[in-house]
This record gives sequence, C-alpha cells and structure tokens, in this order.
Amino acid sequence: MPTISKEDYIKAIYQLESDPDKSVSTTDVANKLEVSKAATSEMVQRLSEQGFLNYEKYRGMSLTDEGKKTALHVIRRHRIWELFLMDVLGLSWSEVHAEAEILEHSTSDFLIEKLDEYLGHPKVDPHGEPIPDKYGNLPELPDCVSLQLCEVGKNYRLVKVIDSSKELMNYFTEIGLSLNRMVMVVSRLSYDNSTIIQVGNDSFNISEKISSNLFFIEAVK
Amino acid sequence: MPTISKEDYIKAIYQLESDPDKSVSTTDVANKLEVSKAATSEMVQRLSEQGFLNYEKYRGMSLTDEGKKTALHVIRRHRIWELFLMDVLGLSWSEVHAEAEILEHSTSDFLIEKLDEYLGHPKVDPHGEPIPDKYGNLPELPDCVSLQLCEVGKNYRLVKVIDSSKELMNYFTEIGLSLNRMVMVVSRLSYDNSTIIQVGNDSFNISEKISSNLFFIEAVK
DNA sequence: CTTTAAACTTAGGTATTCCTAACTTAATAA
DNA sequence: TTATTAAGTTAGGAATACCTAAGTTTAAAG
Repeated sequence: MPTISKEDYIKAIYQLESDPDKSVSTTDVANKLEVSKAATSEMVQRLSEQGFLNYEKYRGMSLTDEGKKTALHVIRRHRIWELFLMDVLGLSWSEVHAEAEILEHSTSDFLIEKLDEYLGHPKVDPHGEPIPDKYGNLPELPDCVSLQLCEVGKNYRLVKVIDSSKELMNYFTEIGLSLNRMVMVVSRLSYDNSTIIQVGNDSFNISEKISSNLFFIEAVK
Repeated sequence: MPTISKEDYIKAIYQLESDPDKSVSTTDVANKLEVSKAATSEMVQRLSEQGFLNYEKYRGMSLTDEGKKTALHVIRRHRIWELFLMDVLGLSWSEVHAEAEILEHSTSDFLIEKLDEYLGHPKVDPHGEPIPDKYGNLPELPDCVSLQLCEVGKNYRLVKVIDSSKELMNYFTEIGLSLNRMVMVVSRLSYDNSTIIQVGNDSFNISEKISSNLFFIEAVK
C-alpha cells in the first residue's frame, strides 16, 4: 500500500495525464504538488521501481495500469467523501475539497463501501465528476458542453463544475448555481465572449474564462 | 501541531495516566503502542522538549496541561467519529474503534465541529465514554457501578462498556447488550463470582472478568 | 550492602520525504 | 551548429520515526 505522499504523486500524475496533448513532466508534477523538482525526480524514480509508472530519465512519465488503478482508488475515496461532506454534513462547495484531500488518505476500503452504500452508490461527486466504482471503472456520463458552447435562447441543466478556486465556488453558490440547476442562456456578448444566463429570476454575466468551468446538458423542458 | 505519531504517544500516555495508582513508564507506553522501548524513550524526550510532558530520565513521565489538552483534543475526535460511524453509518460496536483510530488524526477542527453539530453535541460515545468539548472539558456523568457491584433483584441501565476486544464487543452485541439497554440482575454465583442477568427474555451468565467491563446505573423503573 | 535483573537510555543504523545547490541533458534560437 | 537556457538529475543534508544491540541506572533480593 502506497504512503500518503505516494498517493498524492500518483493522483497528481493521473490528473496531469488526463490532458492528452502532452506527456507529464517532472516540472508539471512539482508545480502541482508544490514541491521541489528534486523531490519529484526522486519520487518518480521510486514509483517507477515500484511499478506504478513508466519512466525514462529526462523523458517524462506515464502511469502503468497498476498506477492508474491506485489513482482511481484515491479519487474514488476523495469524491465519495466530497459528496458525503456536502450532502450529509452540509459543507459548502468551497469547503469540501480541502477536507476530502485529507480524508482520502485515511479511509479503509471497508469504510468507503459503507459511505458508498449510505449515499446510494452515487455516480457523480458534488462537482459532477464521475466516481470510480470499487474496481476502478469510471461510470459513463452523458456528453456535456461548456457554457461557451451553449446556444442563446435554450435551457440547460448544470452537470459539471471545475473546482478551480474556493473564491469561484463561493461565487457560484452566491448566484444560485448548484449541480442540476436549470439555467437559460439569455445572450452572448461578442465584445468579450461573455454569456448572460438567467438563474431563477436573476441574470448574470459570466466571463469567457469562468464559462469554461461550467458544463451543461441541454434541457428539453 | 503534533504529528500523527506524537498524537498517538500523547493519547497513550493520557490513558495510562488515568490509572492513578502508578506513574507512566517507558515500558508501559512501548507496550501500549507496540513499539520498542528505544523508540519510546526518544519520543518521550522529544515531547518533553516540546512541552507536552514532564520527564526525568529513568523516572517516568506526566503530561503537562498542554499535553493533556492535546490528548483530549485527539480523544474528542476519536469519540465523535465512533459515534458517527455507529449511529449514522451503522458500523458495529466492534468495528468503530479501528476506523476512528485512523480518522482521529485526519480531521480538521472545522470538520469535527460539523460532525458534533450533526450529532447534536453528544455527551458520550458508543461505549458510554464522555466526549470532551472543544475546549477540552469532559462532561460530568452520573456515577455508575460495574456489574460485579450490581445488586441481585434490581434493574439497571447499561451506561458504559470498556472496549477490551472486538470479540467481546461482538459477544455483547450478540446477546442484545447495547448502550442504555435495561437489564435485571437475576443472581450471583459465589462459586466464581459470575452474575446472571436478564436481557429481554433471555438470561446470560457473565463471568467476573467480563463483568468488570460493564457499567450500570440503577433504574427506578 | 552488594549482586543481579529489570528498566531505561544511547549508539548506530534504516527508510521516507523533503530541501538547496551543483551539475548534466535537452531543446531552442541565433 | 553552437551557445544559451530551461528542464531534469544528483549530491549532500535535515527531520521524523522506527529498529537492534550495547551500555547505564535503578530497584529488589539475598
């Protein structure tokens, strides 16, 4: 069983790998985890020896199947805790991540299955991210599009939010945006590519940058 | 903030100190935590330097106020988790301890207060042990007596169980003993000082040794 | 009061995970 | 193609927490 640090590295590499454009570098991992490149270089070599990733010096890395399985195991724990903290304990969108970040390393398989059962075997976490099952399989989710691609005049349901910062999550909460919330696209300003959406009775202008964090599915209504 | 290991040592010393007869020795702590005496000796010196305990070489140790505060802080987290795991997630008496032992080190003050609130600011954990409040104050509990001292013919309510082993806790569950359960003392055998109690419709003979783990308050009925 | 055994500490060593500084390799721009 | 810079690795070191083996102190028995 990997240590807490190793789990953090493996998870970070998994997440960096999800961008298919480029391979994962020492610097990427070091930045993400806020440790030195030296520490990363060492750890990557250790994880390579232990079979969690393939690694050629100076050439970047990629997780082995074993590494991916481990990453999904950690991610499962993280997302189940997030959902639990929000739905059961009433933590806010901006609070769940930090707590889950700690708990994900201190939870037995036994306990995670109990939590999963309590929650009714959920498929997504509070951000709409899929929760891997206990075998490491990610559930298939319907396609969704970022707000930038939503069409003016149509109704949409919010199904995914990228948690980029606490500030942003608090802002979303403030304006009434929550998972599965219905939204109408009022208009788009070509001036700055921002989108005006209606949430309940209020309208908000969402900048292009923020739009890229919000994902919707069109609602037939 | 102490590390996980330090918290474990401080908690162990606190628990050993609760026996007022004798002072806490290196060997006591080493046995309790199942580490070498050498490791204990080192750690005790480190904790002494850091103000968590008073220590004179070869002479035993005692926690400072700071040390006691830290111990109670860990114990609070442990007991709140135990209650939560049992009452909310439905874990059994024999399962909660091991899980809480891990979680107690990975829970922020913020989260513990949320759990405490969710549980309605409970005073006792699933074993009837008092839960320190956030300032480290232990609630006053009514006096109780071990089964050995309960009088034949009287009715009692189970208010505390010493968790000596998973096996024992499973046995208690099996015979229907749970916290606040009503029990009638049927008789006591002077031959081996065992006690026969009635739980619901069934009677059980409880050995002297097991009796010392069960604590009751007389019920007026 | 001395011997002996138990209790305790120190010495020396290992593993993990981090650091800075120095050095090496690879990629890029002239 | 070579010089420069960015990326990556190694060297050397620190903190934590453990170990075994050896040495020291205390307490208890004779």
